[in-house]
Amino acid sequence: MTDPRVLRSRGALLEAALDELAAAGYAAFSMESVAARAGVGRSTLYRHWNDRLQLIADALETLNVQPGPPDDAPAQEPEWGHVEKLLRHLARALTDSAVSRCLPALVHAAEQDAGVREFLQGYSLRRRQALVSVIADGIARGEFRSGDPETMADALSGAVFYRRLMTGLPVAPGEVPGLVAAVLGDRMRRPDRGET
Amino acid sequence: MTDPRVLRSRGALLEAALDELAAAGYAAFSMESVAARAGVGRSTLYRHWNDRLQLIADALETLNVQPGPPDDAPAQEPEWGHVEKLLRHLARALTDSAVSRCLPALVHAAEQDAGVREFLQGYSLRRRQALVSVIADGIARGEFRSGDPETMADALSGAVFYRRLMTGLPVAPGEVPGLVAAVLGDRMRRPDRGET
Amino acid sequence: MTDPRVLRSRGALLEAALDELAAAGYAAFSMESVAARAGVGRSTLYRHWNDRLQLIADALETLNVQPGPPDDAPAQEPEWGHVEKLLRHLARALTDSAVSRCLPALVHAAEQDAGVREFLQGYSLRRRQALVSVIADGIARGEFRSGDPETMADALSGAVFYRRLMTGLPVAPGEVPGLVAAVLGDRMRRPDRGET
Amino acid sequence: MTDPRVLRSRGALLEAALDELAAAGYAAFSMESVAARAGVGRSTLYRHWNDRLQLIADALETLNVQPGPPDDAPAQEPEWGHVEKLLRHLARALTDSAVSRCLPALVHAAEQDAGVREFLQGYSLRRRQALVSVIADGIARGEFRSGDPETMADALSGAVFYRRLMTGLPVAPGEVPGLVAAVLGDRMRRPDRGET
DNA sequence: CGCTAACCGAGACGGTACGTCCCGTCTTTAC
DNA sequence: GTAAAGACGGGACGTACCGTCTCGGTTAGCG
Repeated sequence: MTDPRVLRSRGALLEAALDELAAAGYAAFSMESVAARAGVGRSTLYRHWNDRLQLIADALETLNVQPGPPDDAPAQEPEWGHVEKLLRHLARALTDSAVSRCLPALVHAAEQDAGVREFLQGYSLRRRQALVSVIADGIARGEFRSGDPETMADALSGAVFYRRLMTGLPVAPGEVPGLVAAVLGDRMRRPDRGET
Repeated sequence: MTDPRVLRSRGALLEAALDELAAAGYAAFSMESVAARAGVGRSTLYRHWNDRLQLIADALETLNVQPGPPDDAPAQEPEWGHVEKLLRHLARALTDSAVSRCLPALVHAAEQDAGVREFLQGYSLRRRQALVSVIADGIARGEFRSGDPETMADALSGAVFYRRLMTGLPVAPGEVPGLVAAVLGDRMRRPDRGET
Repeated sequence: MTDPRVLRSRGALLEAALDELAAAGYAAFSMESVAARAGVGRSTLYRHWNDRLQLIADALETLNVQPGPPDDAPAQEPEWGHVEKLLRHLARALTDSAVSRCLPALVHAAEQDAGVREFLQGYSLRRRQALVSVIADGIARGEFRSGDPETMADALSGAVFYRRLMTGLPVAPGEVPGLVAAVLGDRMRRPDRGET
Repeated sequence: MTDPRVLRSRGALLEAALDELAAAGYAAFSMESVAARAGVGRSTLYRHWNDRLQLIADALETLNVQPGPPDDAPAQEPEWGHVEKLLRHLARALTDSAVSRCLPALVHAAEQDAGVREFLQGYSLRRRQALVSVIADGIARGEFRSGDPETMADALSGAVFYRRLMTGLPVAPGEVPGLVAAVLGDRMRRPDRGET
């Protein structure tokens, strides 16, 4: 496993697999094409993964980078800013990244394959829990109006996913404050411009 | 087109196509298998649709039944009840129906094919507009707290889609009031159990 | 089976299979290459024969042309002439024909595959029986010296096969009379140059 | 070459190669399988022989044991007995031995590869020359009827090879006297029971 | 009420990708 | 320092569908 040739091949293939997933989708995903993208023999591909699903599942682990460290704890109303940060991260992830390009393929694959499903739900769950706990904190501090933090988190995340998957118009980072205000806010709000 | 043999074939094939889509997914969707399901020759299938995408797009039109007539105009706070009704309809549609079974395949196909994309976004848009206008009415009447009706609609619909697509736990009809309250409500609520 | 496309494909493929057998041998026999020789899609090949062995077995039936009609009954010592004719036919078949080119492949394939073995032994047996009966007749008529016709037939055929398979020097038609004389003859001989 | 490990490997591999040739035939002969049979790494195999043909050719040299020493000079008609001995040896070799098991593969390989061809023809030639010279002696002594010793030798050897390769019924040692009588004999014969 | 036109199934055709196996070459590691 | 382990690119295997096509047979509905 430490053989440098293996590392080279695996890396190139995983990257190529994500490219292929983004470009061709899950249905038209072709092992042949992945190998070609990676500049690697087809047999090398099959030496490392027995079939399409194993390769895809493995490639997806690659995407598993979590939103980011808590924050640099700003001044006032820190939970509000934190929620915005998490959602902006999500909005951006669903606009530009490899995740976004692969998401529709993933959603579909999850329906067919338990491994992919596990990955997708786990991915989603981790984000959601982070969001839920920040919201709960905010409620406790009186920053947000009271309510069930889980439902609120679903509404916030849901809006972002919905716009990406079901409409042609993903949520832009600039729309995040409005969204947060709609779900969590109650009185006059003035979210700062935290972060990029 | 009025030849009864044609009608019979078309009908059986469209139905079979939806079955196949639900059972095998978009990736493993097989024309061969659709023809077999429909008890029809493969060439008959290709006589009506030139390829997989045309067939799928056509089959999906079949599902295009809109949420339902306005309502039977109940007593108090009619918009509140109407919003709940729309969301319950959506929640149920995303739990049981053919739509639900095909949705992941659709989301994926939409990414690849303009026709499917158009269908999916149109489908989504019609629902959303109905919801938006009801919300706007409710805000105007003072039933809901004030805010941007579109953002609110995204949060509500989004939560339902999100739970279906990204978690293993779709929204149950009983959860709808809590969701509506979280996004639209502000003060004391007591929505009745309107409708099934 | 009466579809002209099928006939065209089958014919071209069987011919190509024999060519391939002669050129590449049994070990290196490639379905891919047969299809290419026949100018036919690989899938068409596999539609008609499930695998290499079935194709080869079928192609060999093609070779199953028996030595020829009895003879045009010449003057004196007719059996002597007939034996020479049969052996000359064999000698020629093992020098030039498709059979000759395929024979080594066949001998080998027969060892591995029952179908091929049956074909080869049947092929051999028919020739041998014809030869045996002519020899028996000749013995009865006093044309040949007495002995066991089967042993004599083995010696005659054997010499021809042996020279083809184990030495680089097949039996030339001109050598046939000498061979026949060695095994069957006893007294003064002078067979004419009957036939080609 | 004097390294004992090398000798051990070579030996095991040559033996394994013959086993594989007998078991799988020439067509299905697999280097992978030879290495496995010998309990040796694939790369070790390729260190000693560059490819399949070199290995097979080398392995066949192993079989190159000549028929046997002249004889223990019996009483009368010594050439007759000697011919029978040579043919019995051949008959047995083509019934039981490693040679017999490999012969069809060899015949085929010889057609494809000059090295194998050389080996096979050489092998055959040495036997044949021994036989020819004994026959010539016998003719000179008046033991056999007169004729061309080479043709006679072809008929005798040929019968044995023919029965092995083209029919399912190899020549049994007991059939040898009859065969010899048919080709060489002229008058009343009574071969002794020389040798096993 | 019989004819013609369409629609039908069956399935051949050339392709492409699958996942498997083995080739002969090569690099790396461990004894 | 040699041998085992096994990665590498390549290519054929036999399978499954693809989308196109050619076939007869049947079934409609019009004349």
